[in-house]
Amino acid sequence: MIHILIADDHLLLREAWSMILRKDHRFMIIGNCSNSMQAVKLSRKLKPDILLLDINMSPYNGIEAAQKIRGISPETRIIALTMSNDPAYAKKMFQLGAMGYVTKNSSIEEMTEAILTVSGGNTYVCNEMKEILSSSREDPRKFLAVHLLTKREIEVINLIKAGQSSKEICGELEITLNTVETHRYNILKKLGVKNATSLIHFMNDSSVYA
Amino acid sequence: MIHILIADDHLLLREAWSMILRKDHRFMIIGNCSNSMQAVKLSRKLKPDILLLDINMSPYNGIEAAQKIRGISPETRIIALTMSNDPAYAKKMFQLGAMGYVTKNSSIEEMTEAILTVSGGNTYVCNEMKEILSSSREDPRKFLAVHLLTKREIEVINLIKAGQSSKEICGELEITLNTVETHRYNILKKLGVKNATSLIHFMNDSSVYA
DNA sequence: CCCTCCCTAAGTGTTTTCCTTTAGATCTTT
DNA sequence: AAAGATCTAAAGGAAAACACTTAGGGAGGG
Repeated sequence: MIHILIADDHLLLREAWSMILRKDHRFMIIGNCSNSMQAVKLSRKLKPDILLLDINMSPYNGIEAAQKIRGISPETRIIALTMSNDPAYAKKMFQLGAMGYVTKNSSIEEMTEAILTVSGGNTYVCNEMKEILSSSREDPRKFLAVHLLTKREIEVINLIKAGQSSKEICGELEITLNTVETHRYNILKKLGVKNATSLIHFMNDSSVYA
Repeated sequence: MIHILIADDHLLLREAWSMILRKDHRFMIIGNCSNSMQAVKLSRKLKPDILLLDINMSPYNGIEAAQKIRGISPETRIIALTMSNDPAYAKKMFQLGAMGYVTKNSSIEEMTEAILTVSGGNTYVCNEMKEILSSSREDPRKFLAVHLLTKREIEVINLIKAGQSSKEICGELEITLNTVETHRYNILKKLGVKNATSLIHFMNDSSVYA
């Protein structure tokens, strides 16, 4: 059972999503609120699995709220819910620790998939945003990966791809074995994959780092 | 009895192969056609085991036809039949799901072997192409090593590719963990790669088992 | 019938990866 | 200057992968 908290300043949307998601027995709506201050407070108190967070809220906006909640309740996975289809906005949200991005005119199916994907530890971008990204000649995977991964991490990935072990990689990059393993751990966490094998499979689909 | 469909725009070649292959009691020619549209149509209708597909056909070429047929009749194994000895072409065909590649001046023995190999679930590259591959910058290992793998090993590879651990694989295939590890060990040995990561990378370059 | 290949399996030891937390140094951006 | 991100590093335990060897049973071909 996935515990969900909804934060949106539009009563109508709040009620709508609440009603829709309640019908799915996998989900449990444990609360909803209309402003970001409440969102932070309720996240601290209820520790939801998923927070559907509207970015365009008052008094301080969803971006700041997301930051705070990341600190207060790290186990809560945030899905950004927004009117905006600006890629830069999405980028910011991912940088601040959101795991999903769903525009407001997404379908129920998409929202369901988003919640399941994100609560499974993976990232999700709705189709509308994907289209925007692809029409701006950007691969959504690349987009995600690029903004989640650091330069060093990409270097490490490329060496893993070449079949090198951590020991070999640390020689190559002239850092310690411990550091390489830290990088590996962070990479798997960020991309929500379970091991190096699935990482390579994932990266191969978007041949961005060749 | 292996059911074969021939698609080639040259009447002479079509008749020649048809006559030759008919003499082998293991084969049954269930149809032949002269263009790619018919090839698609007949594949859907007849569901041949083997489709000998000429790449240089009209109206759309064999590459497109191969793609369509992969979707329409997945159980049909495609052997690309071509004048071209361009490695890139062969690579493309394998990527699109062809299981065999035979140039037009191959011997009867080669064609027979190709059909038997491919219908056994393995990939086949004719000698002429093999030579071209080894003299070009392409890695012949990929094409040659392919023949070393058994059906079971390929199954295991596909599960590894999906990111599954040996424990998960043994559940899936209903064999013991020890057996899975034996398969893994044999796969790495045969292909001369050092770990699962490089295996996946290796396999992805020549996506023969998709 | 014999031989070979494949699939199955076990056993044991070593290496590698994965998990997770914590933390100092540096670089960048505001 | 403050804040945040990145790179670096360590520790220690659990899980998985890798490196072999050996071996029985079944299927298929010579």
